Amino acid sequence: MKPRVRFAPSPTGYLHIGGARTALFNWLYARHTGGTFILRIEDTDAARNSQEAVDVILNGLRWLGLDWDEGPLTGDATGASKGERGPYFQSQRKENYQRRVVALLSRGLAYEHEGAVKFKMQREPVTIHDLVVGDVVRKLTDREEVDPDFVILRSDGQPVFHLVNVIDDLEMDITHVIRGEDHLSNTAKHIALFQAFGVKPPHYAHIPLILNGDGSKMSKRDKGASLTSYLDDGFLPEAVVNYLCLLGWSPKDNREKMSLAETIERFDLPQILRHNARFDYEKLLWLQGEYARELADDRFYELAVHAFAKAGIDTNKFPLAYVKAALDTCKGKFKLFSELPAYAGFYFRDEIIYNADDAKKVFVPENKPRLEKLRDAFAALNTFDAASIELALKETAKQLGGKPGVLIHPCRLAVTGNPNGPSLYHLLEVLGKEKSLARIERALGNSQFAVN
RNA sequence: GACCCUAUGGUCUAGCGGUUAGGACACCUCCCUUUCACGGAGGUAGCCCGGGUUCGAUUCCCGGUAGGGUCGCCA
Repeated sequence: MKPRVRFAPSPTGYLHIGGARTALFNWLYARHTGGTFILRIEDTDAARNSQEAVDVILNGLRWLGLDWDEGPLTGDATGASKGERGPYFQSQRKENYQRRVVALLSRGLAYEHEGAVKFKMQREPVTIHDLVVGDVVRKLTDREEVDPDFVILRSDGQPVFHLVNVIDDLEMDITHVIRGEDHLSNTAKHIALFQAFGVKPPHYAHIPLILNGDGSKMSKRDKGASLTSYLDDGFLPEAVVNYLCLLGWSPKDNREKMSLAETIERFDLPQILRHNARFDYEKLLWLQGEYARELADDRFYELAVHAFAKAGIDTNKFPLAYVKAALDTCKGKFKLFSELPAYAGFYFRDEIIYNADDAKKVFVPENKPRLEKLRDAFAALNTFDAASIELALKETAKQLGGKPGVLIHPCRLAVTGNPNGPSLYHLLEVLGKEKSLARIERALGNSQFAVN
């Protein structure tokens, strides 16, 4: 039988990065084995659920490219789904739980206790054959020594997580439960429940947790805990996926950057690490840069235009050829798309604001005549392309008896407002002679030139 | 508190009963260069501690310590 795995998040309004990795590992295993990846929404806690919260999960998985073979098609619990084992929302499966509880009750494996129903937990240690961790013997804790039984149906009639999780896995024929290690201690309960229902439990693979950079537990409020934040910051999903693969799993041959197809080919449960991993934002950023540099042009333009729009810069007001030429000078020079508006906003804004410190350093009195001479040289140019601009600038520098740098830096700051950015010659070409000269002229009036 | 998992540079990791302990990110130096980024060449830095087993432990066993997890009428 082909593996059937599932990702079973509860809609809390956000998708934890660790949850995203759990989904990824399940998906990779299904794709590697030709199995089935199922998405099930654990929305038993009605008070906290909303369609929006489910949409966050669906959109997050879609952004990462993790398509599911069975599961909901929309965030509507009563809406359409695909797959034969639905419904895929626990809120729609209540009869199943009721029926199972009645069965347990009638067989004396569960009993009523103050209006709730408790499962008669076995008193002996339970051995978990974990595909990642190995055999784990789970003894009873001191609290469980006193009362090992646990509630499966609340007094208000609502079933509890342990119960529904097991019933759904059972009824959906889940063969491998790949989930966070935080569930390892709960697994004894789940195995006991499977046995009570007379079936063999699925295979378990508990994957290590993702911690903050400082080693503390990554919880909801920590920076970078929400998958959405990566989308908002302008990360590429392929970079996030690649990075997540490397947290807690290793291809064992020193490969870092890998295509998804290659990862699917090589991914398997035995290579999953046993220890928790800290989230290394810098390394993610490095991968992001790697992927950003080799983006196909069309996708690059689309993402760039979107990034500008988010920053309130409407690039559609400019000719398409101009926008593309401007973006071409930026490709490969920045990592996050959220950096782009600050990096290249000068192309789409006439108002240039100089950082006070930079202006103080570069707009010094001795640079004024230099910039004036450069302006004149540019003005005399018939063709204003990068090659001609470079030639004119270098010639002017030679006449002044200095290196090109003495002109490059004031010119760059004058025209872009930044001490760094795209290639100066190419940027001037894109900007055009008229705008370039106007900006130099305006910079010449900067008060810093008069100081000292 | 009890129970469970884990432990290789700052971080992610490879590795092994005998290795100059390998790679990547980050960091430092130099080169390239119009800035930044990229690229190239170097560099700093690691087997948690204590006992065993063994001719020999980073590697196997035990203990400790540290980190993480679980013990809900949350999921």
